[in-house]
Amino acid sequence: MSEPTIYEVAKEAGVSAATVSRAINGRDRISETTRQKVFDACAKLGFSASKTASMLRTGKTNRIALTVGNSLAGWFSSQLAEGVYSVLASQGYDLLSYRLANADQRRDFFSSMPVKRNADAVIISSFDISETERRTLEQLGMPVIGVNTIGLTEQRDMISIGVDEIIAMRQTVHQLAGLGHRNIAFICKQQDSNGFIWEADQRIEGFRLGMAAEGLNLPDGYIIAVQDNEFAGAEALSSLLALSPRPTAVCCISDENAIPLVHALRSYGFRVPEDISVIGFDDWPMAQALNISTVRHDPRSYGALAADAAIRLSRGEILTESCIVVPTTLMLRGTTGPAPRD
Amino acid sequence: MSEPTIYEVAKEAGVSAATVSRAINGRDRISETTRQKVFDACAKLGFSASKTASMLRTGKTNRIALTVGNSLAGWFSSQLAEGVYSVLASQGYDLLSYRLANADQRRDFFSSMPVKRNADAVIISSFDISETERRTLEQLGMPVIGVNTIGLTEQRDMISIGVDEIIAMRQTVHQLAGLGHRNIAFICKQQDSNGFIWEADQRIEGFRLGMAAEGLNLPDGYIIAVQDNEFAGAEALSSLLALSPRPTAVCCISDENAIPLVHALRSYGFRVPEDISVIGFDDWPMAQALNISTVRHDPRSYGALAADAAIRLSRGEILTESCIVVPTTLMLRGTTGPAPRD
DNA sequence: CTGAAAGCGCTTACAG
DNA sequence: CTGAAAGCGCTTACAG
Repeated sequence: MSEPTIYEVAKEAGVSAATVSRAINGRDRISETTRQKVFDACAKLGFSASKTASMLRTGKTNRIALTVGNSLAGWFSSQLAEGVYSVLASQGYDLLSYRLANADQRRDFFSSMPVKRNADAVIISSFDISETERRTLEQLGMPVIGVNTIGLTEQRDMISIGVDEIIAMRQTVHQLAGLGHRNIAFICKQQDSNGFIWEADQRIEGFRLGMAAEGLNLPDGYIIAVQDNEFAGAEALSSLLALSPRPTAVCCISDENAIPLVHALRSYGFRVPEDISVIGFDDWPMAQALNISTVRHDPRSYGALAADAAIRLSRGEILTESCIVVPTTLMLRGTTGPAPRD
Repeated sequence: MSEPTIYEVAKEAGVSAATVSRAINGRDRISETTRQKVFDACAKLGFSASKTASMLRTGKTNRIALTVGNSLAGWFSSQLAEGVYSVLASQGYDLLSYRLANADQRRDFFSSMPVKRNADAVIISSFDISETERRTLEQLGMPVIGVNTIGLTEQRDMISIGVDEIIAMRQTVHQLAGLGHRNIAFICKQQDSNGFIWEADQRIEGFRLGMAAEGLNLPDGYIIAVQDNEFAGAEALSSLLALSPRPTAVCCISDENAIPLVHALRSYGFRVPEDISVIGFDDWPMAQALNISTVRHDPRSYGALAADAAIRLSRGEILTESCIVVPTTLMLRGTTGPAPRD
């Protein structure tokens, strides 16, 4: 069964292929009767235009590429993809996904450029690209939108959308300080950077700055990197217990770290938050279900904003805002409380 | 900056465009000297062939579409996408994602067929398609691979990959029965089917069959559907407490339900597993971190298998196995134990 | 082994 | 408002 072409539709409707094209794309003016004839013919033959052919002609692909760092899976990337998708779908665009997990894949990507003539814009999530890489894309006429790259790309001529990680962490520290905590530790995931700069680095930096701003001391060992496995909670707990002075609050780089830590603490008889406060970051549905304090942000909304920007840029629009900062919300739930009196 | 075309490379190398094409694609035989000249010219001009143009000519898109039900986000879909991606990337294919969240979107998809001439095969995840829909795709010459559709598609002429939900749930019930449990409740998420048939329905069916096979009674109200919000745990708990006889074990349709339930139970002073056993399904990383008993399966691996099948089918290969059943593993951890003596 | 030419299915100046 | 024609950048029978 070969697909009907625009010529068959034209024949069916008794018009030329050019007219069919115009009727379908609907930019040119066309008489209502002709339009109706064409639509009927399309419906009858089950015609839909080959994107490939129109792409070859127009140079527009109606596809947007989403490029993530470590994995397509995971809460952030998949929420983001969902947000991107919802906008693309409503505009007739397709979503193309790429993962650049390490330096090799990244190099391949920028040398073979699978997005070249294959997407109209590229959304880059959670890692920084170099000035050279950005320029490579630019020379292909490929607009680039960064998500969660704020602070990484300040000096670059590039649209960025996301939260300000530094401000968010500073606010978190401020809040804990306000509850009387003076010894606050930080837990993050060990992560091989693979030549990437991640938003995670921004969160750590924000924590440091927050501590400094509150005039709080940050002893050696107070920033703890745990492995990313099923023992992460236990590992964090034992690192914490080894600290002197013992922290009364723990800031986690994400809920992924906070949830197992709270579990480990409670399993070992610590009361949370009475003995120790714990706060996460992200606001996973599970954080809500388990009543974990956290910092809420919404990658789905960045995705939507990024997709919108991508489409506009690819159409040649000029965006006035080059940096959209989305606010975070502190969600104080059942794992944070006043510092214990000693 | 317009990209160099094959003609410019041909000129540079002093050969014809046809020869350049042959040198690059490397199927036809070509003299070593010519090949070298072409490669040099390509390197010099930074040429890479336009996929779009070659697609228009050959009809192959080198793209595979992944179509999910409710959301691109979420553990299952995103793990699946990751698995699909890893295989596609290694073979030079691109991943195109679609979400069909409700009957409308689904109808649109099958009528406008965005994948037509836009992908070489389509992988359908976790919901059943009708015979008509399958045939629509077939008539486009579009191979279809179902993931997690086993049992839904037995009678259909369609490749399916996934776990056997019914067997998995039966085994779970069998295991709980072996621990002495006779009153076993089931918790699932309320879900509007939107005209879809989901794998979730298979799990419920498997639970029923398992109870019957063990000769266990399933009183009214023992299958509980909770809303999908932050009160899911509390809601499940109160429904459970209203039951008579009181269940000694609870099978959850997924870890998403099991984790909040365990939390709610413990918050209210119940001992898990001493007073009541809870088992989930999926084996989320969080289930492992929180020591929740569950049934492990691995959507990433289905994704890889599905992508492999998709590529082969799109190349015209005939696959001998039409149904690949992946085994599940019962992970008995800290939330299941012997039934309490009364 | 290599080239000239046709054609994949559209869109869009250019006429009318 | 509509049509005839050229062309987007490749690949592939068909000759040689």
